[in-house]
Amino acid sequence: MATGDGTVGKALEILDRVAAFGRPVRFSEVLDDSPYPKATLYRLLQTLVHQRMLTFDAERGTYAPGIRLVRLAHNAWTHSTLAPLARPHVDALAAEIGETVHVAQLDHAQVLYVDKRSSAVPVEMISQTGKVGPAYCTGIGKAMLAFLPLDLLDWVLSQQSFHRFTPHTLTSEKALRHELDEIRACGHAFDREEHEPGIICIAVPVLTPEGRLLGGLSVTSTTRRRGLEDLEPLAPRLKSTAARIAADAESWHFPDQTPKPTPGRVRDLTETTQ
Amino acid sequence: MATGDGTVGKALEILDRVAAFGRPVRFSEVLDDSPYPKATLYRLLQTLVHQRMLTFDAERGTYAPGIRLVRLAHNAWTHSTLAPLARPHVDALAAEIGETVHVAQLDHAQVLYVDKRSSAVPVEMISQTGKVGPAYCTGIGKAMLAFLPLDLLDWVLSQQSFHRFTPHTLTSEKALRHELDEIRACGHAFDREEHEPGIICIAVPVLTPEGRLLGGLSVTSTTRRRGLEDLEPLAPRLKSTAARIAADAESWHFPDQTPKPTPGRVRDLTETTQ
DNA sequence: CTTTTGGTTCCATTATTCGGAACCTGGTTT
DNA sequence: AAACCAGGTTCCGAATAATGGAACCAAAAG
Repeated sequence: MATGDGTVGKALEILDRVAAFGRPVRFSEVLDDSPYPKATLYRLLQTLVHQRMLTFDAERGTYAPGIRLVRLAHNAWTHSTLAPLARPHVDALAAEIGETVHVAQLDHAQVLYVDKRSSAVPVEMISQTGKVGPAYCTGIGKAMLAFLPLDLLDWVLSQQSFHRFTPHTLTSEKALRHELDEIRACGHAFDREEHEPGIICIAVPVLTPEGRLLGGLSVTSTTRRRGLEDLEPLAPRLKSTAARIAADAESWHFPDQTPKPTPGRVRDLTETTQ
Repeated sequence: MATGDGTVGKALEILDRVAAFGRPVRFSEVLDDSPYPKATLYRLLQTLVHQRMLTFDAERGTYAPGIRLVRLAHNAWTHSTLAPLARPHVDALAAEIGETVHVAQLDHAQVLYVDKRSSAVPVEMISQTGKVGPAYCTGIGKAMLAFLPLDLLDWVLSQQSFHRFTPHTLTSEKALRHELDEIRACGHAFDREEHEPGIICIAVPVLTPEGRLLGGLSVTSTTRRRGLEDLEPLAPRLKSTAARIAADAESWHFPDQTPKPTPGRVRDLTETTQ
């Protein structure tokens, strides 16, 4: 039940919970959602606000994630993310194939998108970067899961909600494991409208030469524009891009980002962060 | 000397310090830079790593800001920032005048850029977003300072380093206050190559109808392309954009982001975050 | 082989956090 | 108008977690 890590852990857990709402929340809402008694929660929130990790709207009495996070994230993104390294390669790829390319990493058993490049459409989608999504039903998620060390895979799979988003969603660990075997064999994964109807993608993992998982790369399209058979031929191009990224990462020595088991459940289902 | 807020405050202070390095750092480097004894710092870092607020590269023994921040920042950016609201207006402005437009807010006495649109280049996300810069020597910083409530201004000014970046940098509080008076009078501010040689800009504050400061807006150019006299005519257009943003913010009721005095010095000078 | 440097662990002391309960609002009901 | 709530906020002794000096360890340097 406890997050561990004493006070800091608790405070950050609250921060996560507030963020998970995806909108400003009242004290009592957080209270209902948290294991702490009134007084304790109150103090924790006060601290977070005072630290500018949360902002408090006095007139409405609501809490929202704070501006200090934006500043910190800038550093995190540039130094602990595949994105800046991958960008030149991803740009080239996006330009060449004219579809949207995503770069993601695993974070706490979920897919965390760290960059997005669409060549054609002049992008309006608000900062996709930082969004999280489920691992078990996205192409990029499955591509990464397939190449996770087995002990970690066990943990990560235990954290999946297997919520049925579409008729094609794989909703059992067994089915997923079976597909992961196939992905491992051929080296790329598909999203067959498993997360959103009409949205398909092909994805590959980014692996070091020794096989350590760094992240993933995906090309997304719609069933209106293309079919899976149009995406499959892109596999080699994706793989070469991934290899190039991995090579760069190797030389720049990229820190180990493999998720580590933590007590405490992962957020859950619908929470594709708004 | 103390940051206040007990353990959480200390942990976050460490997080800031690590981030401020702008590169992966060794334990001992953080130790030199921090007021805590070895054992304490060690535990603090452990906690942060365990919480994924930092990542630890075991092979190099270095710490860097963690991936969890990227995820949290996404929420912060969408809900506690002017950026998403401002974007349509800023897009229009950028397209119209063909120069780079920045959106910023004040955070802890510094300028925090929350969005950037350059008409030419497609888009940047967190790469630019989240950067911080000095308030006393940027156009957008001065535009915001000028419209800060006086008691806050006192505090914010006391936090400025007044480092001389260029020959044009205002390096005294008195000189700055004088210029702020002028800015307050005419409603817009210039950056006369005060932060970077060759870079000029015109900026305006984003104010609610009642005069509460929400953020700032700036158009940047280079002395090669334009002179200040070319920028001045843009002032009305900038002001109308700012007004429109403020109107939207009002109806969506934007939380109060005015910086609040905190014990503890602001980072310092050169740290325009890499 | 000895010393130094950089990092990790121990553990009794000390300072913080905890949380039940009391206490404020301001708004509703009887 | 008195009684009653439903959020919030504050108190304070008890419970717990953080503290940091010192010892320890490993690897590099002398």
